[in-house]
Formats: sequence, C-alpha cells, structure tokens
Amino acid sequence: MTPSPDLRAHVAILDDEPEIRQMLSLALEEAGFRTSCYARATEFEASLKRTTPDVCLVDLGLPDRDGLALVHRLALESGAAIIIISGRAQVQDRVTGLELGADDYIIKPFDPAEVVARIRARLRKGRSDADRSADTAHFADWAAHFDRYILVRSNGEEVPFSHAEGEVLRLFLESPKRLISRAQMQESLGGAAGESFDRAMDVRISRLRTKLGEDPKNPRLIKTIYGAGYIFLGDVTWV
Amino acid sequence: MTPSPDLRAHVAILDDEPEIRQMLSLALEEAGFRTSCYARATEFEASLKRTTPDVCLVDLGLPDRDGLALVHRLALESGAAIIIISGRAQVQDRVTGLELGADDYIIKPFDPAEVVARIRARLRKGRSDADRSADTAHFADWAAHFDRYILVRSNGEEVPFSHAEGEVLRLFLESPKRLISRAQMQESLGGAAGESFDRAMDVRISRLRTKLGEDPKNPRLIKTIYGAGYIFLGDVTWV
DNA sequence: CTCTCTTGTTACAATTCGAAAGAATTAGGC
DNA sequence: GCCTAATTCTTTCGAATTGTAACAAGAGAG
Repeated sequence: MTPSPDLRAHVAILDDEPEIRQMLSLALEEAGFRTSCYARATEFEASLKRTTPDVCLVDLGLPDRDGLALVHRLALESGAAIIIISGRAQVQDRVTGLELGADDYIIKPFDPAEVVARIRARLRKGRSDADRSADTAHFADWAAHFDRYILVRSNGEEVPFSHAEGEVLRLFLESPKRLISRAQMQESLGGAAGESFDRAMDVRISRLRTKLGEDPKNPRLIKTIYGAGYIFLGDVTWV
Repeated sequence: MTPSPDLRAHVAILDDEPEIRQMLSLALEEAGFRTSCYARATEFEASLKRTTPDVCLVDLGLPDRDGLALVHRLALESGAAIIIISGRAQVQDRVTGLELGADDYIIKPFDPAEVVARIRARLRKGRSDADRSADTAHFADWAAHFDRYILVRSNGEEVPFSHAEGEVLRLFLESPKRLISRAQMQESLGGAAGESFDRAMDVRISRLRTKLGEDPKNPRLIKTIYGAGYIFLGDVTWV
C-alpha cells in the first residue's frame, strides 16, 4: 500500500502570483496542512488526475482560463472543498462565485490566519459525524464527558451525572476562574424569572459538589462567593 | 399522516435587532427557505428542543448571553450549519468564531444576497454528505439493513425490526452522539402535537432496546437523559 | 456575641421514564 | 366476510430524577 500515508489534509493552492503562493503555502504548512502549489490552471488540472486534494484554494483572475468556469467544474467533479480567493470584492462577484459551487469566498488582501481558520471549518464539516463529538473537558483529576454524561477520574472510576447537573457543570467549565452570579445561572439554565427557583440551583450545585467529591468544609473546585455567586477554580482544557 | 411536511430548508435567525431579523427573514423566505426568528438566546435554545434547523444565523453580541459560548455549544450539539453575523470585523474575531465551530462568518453590514448565497453553499455541502443513498448502517456489532428491515449481528444472527422501530433507529443513526429531545422525535416521526402519544414513544424505544440486547440497568447504546431526551452512543458508519 | 441574611443539606413530593400486559388497529389468508 | 397474527398504542405501576420545603450551618453587620 502507500509507503507512508500522509495524514495531513491536503490543500491545493492555485494562484498566479508567486508571493501569494509562497505565503499561503508557508502559513498552511505551519498550520499542519500538506500543500501543493500551482501557477496555472492547466498545471492544476493535470495534477487532479494524480491526486485528490481535500481543499482547493483558487485565485480568480488567472491568466490562462476563466476562473469561475474552473470553479464550477471542480465543484461538480471533485469532492474537495473549494475556496475562492479574489480581489473582486463586489457582492455580486461573491454571490456568483458561491452559486457556482464554491464553499467560501475570501477577499484580497487577506490574513493567512483567517484562511487557515476557514479551511479548518470546511474540513471539520466534511468529516462530519465520524470523529466529531469530542465534547470533553479535563480539570483537576477529572474528565467530564458531556456526550456520555459521565465523569471519569484519573484512576478510571466513572461517576454518572444527570442532565441538570451537567448544565451546571458545563456552565462552570465554560468560564472557569470567573465569577458567575446567581442571576446569570438562572438565566443560563432556563429558569424563568420566577423567584421560587433559586433554591433549586443550590441543590443542583450541592449534588454536583458531592459527585466531584468536594469537602464541604473546604471546596477546592466550586467556591461560593457569599452574596455574589460562584467561581470555578481549576484549570480547564477542552478536547 | 403528516399534514404536509415542509420540504424547504429551515433557517433559524437569532438577532436582537428587529429590523435585521425582518430583513433576513424576508430575503430568505423569498429565496425559498423556511425561517424562524428569535430575539434572545433563551428563546432560541428553547426552540431547539422542538425543532432542528438546518442552518443557524447567529448574531454575536446578544444582550443576554455570551454569543461565542452559544456557538460552541451549537457546533457540538446540533448538526446544523452555523453562520455568525457580527459587527466585529477584526481578523482575530473571525478566527476565534470559526475555531469555535462556526461554519462561516459574515460581517455587518451585509447584503442579504450574499447571506443567501452562503447559506446555499453550506446546505449544498451538507446534503452531499448526508445524501448517502445507502440504506445500511454499521454500529457496535450490528448492521442495520433498512431496506430489508433486519438487524444483523457480527456473528450472523438476524433480528427483524418493524417499521415503527426502524423510524426510531434511523433517527438515532442519523445523528449519533447527539441529544435528541422527545419533542424532536415526535416532530420527526409525524406525531402531531398530541399529548397522548407520550408513552408510545417509550414503548418503541423500549422494544428497540431489547432487540439490540441492551442491559436495562446499563444501556450502552441508547441512553436516556432524564428530562431532556435520548442520546445514541456508538460510532455509526453508513454504507 | 448575637442577630440576620445567605447558603448547604436533607427529606419529601412531583414529574418523568421503563417495561409489562392488555386493547385496538392493520394485514393477510381462507 | 371472518379469523388469525402481527404490529402498534394505551394503561398501569415501579423506579429514577428533579424541584420544593424545611431546617441547619455559616458569614457579615452591629
């Protein structure tokens, strides 16, 4: 089979200006992509007989071919995501480019960081359901798997948590080390403006604390700020 | 049975400015989409318990919630394409928006025609992905053949399933690892807004679970999220 | 130190869900 | 048309979760 399969996503760059090619290639390689550059549409099309890139960056306004026609053919015949790069900034240009099958349209001058971000967005959707849903946060010696509704301690112990508990936990993990007021919580957790609800929140937090094995006298993760709200200590990294 | 299923793609619009909502809604309806508008994140999130839009247009800078956190959750939990609309035009803003899971980022002020074109581009890609005409799904150690109404285990054992069971199973396999609310199910399975249907859904799932050989105390594939809905764990590949 | 207000915890009630059993509906054979 | 079988819905009761109420504990003001 393939001697050493390159697992990086493959981005084909088609642009007639050498500086742009180089800048894009550099930025994309740095971002972890494999790139191949082409100056002319004929070269590029020849390459398509050998390789199938995951993303095509196409500069409109190439010298040897009408770029839009090329985009249209690419859209129909290749499964790659197509991103147009163009100096033409009119809305009408963008609309026709997208209508002809492009997946995105970036206007020159552009920032390489945005190009990288947009390519990633395309690839993410492309591979879709398969490896998505890594909805997991790590903190202290826990890993919270929101897709499976369980907490896993570093020693392997599994503690399931309920939906209500998960809502609170997620809120904390989304803004760690920041004060979260009671009012904010109720707003976030779908509490209507009712007043009688406020104690339910306490119970939810209480139950969450016990599941996390907090010491009631000295909570290390969910800290109460008397009269203000709660704060989640602990370094959180989402995976 | 279903009164008249609306085949148009469904676009949810979340923006706090009434004029923008109206402009977008008008333009999109004219372009052949079904739209629903929400002024606040809480309203919007409530609606997600009932319906599953194909595209979400989200204005950052909503008054009642951190928009980016909402985008992040949407990206993880809903299969919809997410398009951010924002007045913040810095490259860094766009990059973070896209990194958090948005599929596109449109800067205000915008032309409705471009919004339409970008939505179409998203739907096009999404559909080609979901338009696998295959009718067999593999998961765990099962293969579900929807054309023959049978489940085949890896050891060759065959278990037939009924139409009603198949509807539920298909719904699960089409969005695995994602919370599916009861309301969404009834919507999808042609249940009118009737209330008496409640338990029928349970029975369908119960039977499906036994056919899949689930342990009632510890279901590994179809998990119940109390008060929220169901979630199908397990990696699904359609052939 | 005491009094008051806020928060934590426990017990209980209400809601939601699962599974079994019976009833209604549908489909097909004779 | 009538009977049988399969499918699906409804009913029902037990189990799990979540909200509410009551009370205990703790923080802050004086």
